[in-house]
Amino acid sequence: MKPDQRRLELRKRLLQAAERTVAQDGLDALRARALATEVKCSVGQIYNIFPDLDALILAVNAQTLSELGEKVTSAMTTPNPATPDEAFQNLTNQARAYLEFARDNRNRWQAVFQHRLTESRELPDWYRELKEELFSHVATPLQRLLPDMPAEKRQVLGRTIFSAVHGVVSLGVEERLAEQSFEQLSDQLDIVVGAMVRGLQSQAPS
Amino acid sequence: MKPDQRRLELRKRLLQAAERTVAQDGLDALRARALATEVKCSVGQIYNIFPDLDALILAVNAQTLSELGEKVTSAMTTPNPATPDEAFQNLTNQARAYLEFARDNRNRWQAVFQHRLTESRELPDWYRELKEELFSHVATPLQRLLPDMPAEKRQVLGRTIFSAVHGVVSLGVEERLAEQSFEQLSDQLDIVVGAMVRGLQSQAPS
DNA sequence: GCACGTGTTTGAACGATGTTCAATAAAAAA
DNA sequence: TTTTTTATTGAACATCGTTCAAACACGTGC
Repeated sequence: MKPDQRRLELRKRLLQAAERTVAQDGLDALRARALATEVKCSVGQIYNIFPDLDALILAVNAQTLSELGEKVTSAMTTPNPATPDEAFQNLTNQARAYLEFARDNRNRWQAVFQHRLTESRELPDWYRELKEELFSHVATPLQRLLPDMPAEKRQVLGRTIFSAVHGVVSLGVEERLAEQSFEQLSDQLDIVVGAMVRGLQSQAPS
Repeated sequence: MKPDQRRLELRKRLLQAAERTVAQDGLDALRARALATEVKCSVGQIYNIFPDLDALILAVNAQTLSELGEKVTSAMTTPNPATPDEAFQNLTNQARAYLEFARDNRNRWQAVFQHRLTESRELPDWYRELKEELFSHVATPLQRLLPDMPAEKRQVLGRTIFSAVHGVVSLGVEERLAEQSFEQLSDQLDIVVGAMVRGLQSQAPS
C-alpha cells in the first residue's frame, strides 16, 4: 500500500488515541511512550508524523475547538432571527451551549486553555485563526441585536461578551460541578448576557 | 535556637528565588536544581522545607494572590461610599486594578490559574479560602450598590461579576498586550461592569 | 580529648519524561 | 540478484522531580 496512506492512517489513529487519553485523564496524562504502545507503533514514528508532542496536542485541541464551534453555532435555534428578542435568545443559547460543552468535555476543553507551548515557540497561524473563529460566532446575533453600532465596535463587543461568558464557565468548571451548580452557572450566564445586552442597548450607540 | 531560625531563613530565600524565577521566566521555568543553585543549598534541602515543588508553587501563588487582593481592595478610592455612584466607581476601579496587576505581573498572575497539582492531590483548604477571598472584595461595593438584593443572591452575583472580569483579563492577557490594547481592555472592563450593574439595577430585585 | 548519639545536609542514584539517531529492515530500482 | 533508497525501530541522551544512605556537625558524658 502507499506510504502516504499509511502515514495518514497512523496519524488518525494517533489523534484518536491522544484525544481519548486527554478526554479520559487530562492533558497532563498524555505520554509519548504510552501513546506509541496504545497505537502499536514505535515512539520514533510519532516524530515522523508530528514534529513534537506540542504539534500533536495542537491537533487535538483544534479538533476540540472545531467541535465546540459547531456546537455553539448550531445552538442558534432560529438561524435568521426576525426580532431582536429571537437574536437575544440565540445569544443566550450559545452561551449555554458553551457551558454544556465545557461540562460534557471537561478535560478536552480545559486542555485548550491550559496548554502552553514549550520554550517560546509561537502558535501557528491556522491555530490562532481557529481560536478567533470562536469570537465571530457571537458576532452573528449581535449584528441583529445592535444594528446601529459600527461594525468595528460590535466586533470588540462580541469579544467582550465572549470573554465574560468564558470567565464564568472557566472559573465554574474549575470546581467540580454538581448538577445543581451547573444550573446555577447557567443562570449566571443568563445574567451576564442579559445584563450586557440590556446595558448596551440602553446607552447611546456612539 | 538556630535550627528553626535557619529553616525559616532558608524558606524565605527559597520563596524569593522561586518568585523571581516565575516572575521572570514563567512557572514552567521553575526547576528544583536551578533553585538550589541560586539559593546555594542542596536539592534535598528543598524537600526538608516543602513536601514537593507543588507546595512551593502554592506558597508562591499564595503570595501573588495576597498582593493581588491587596491591590484590588486598595483600589477602592472611597472606602465608605455615600452614593451608589461612588460604589460603582469603586467597582470599576477594582476591575481596572485587577487588569493592571495581571499586566504588570503577567507570569505570576498566570501561574496562579495555570498551575495544576500533579496526579489528583487536593488543594489545601487555606489555599482555597485565599482564592475565595478574591470574590469577597467585589461583594463590598455591591452591598452599597444593590442593598435590596438578598445577601445570598448578591454573593453569587459578585462571583459572576468577578468571573466576567476575570474572563476579559484572562483572554486579554493571553495575547501580548501592547499599550494600546491595554486601554482597549480597560474599556472592555468598563463596559462589562457598567452593563452588569445597570442591567441588574433595572430589573426587579427578586 | 574521645566516643557516642542525634539531628542535618548532601548529592549520587532512581524512575520517568520528551526527543534523537545510528542501526536495522523493508521497499524500490537497477 | 544486487544496489540504492526509504522507512522503522528502540536503545541512548538529557533533563526532570524526588529519595535516601551516607557523610557531616555538634552537643553531651566520661
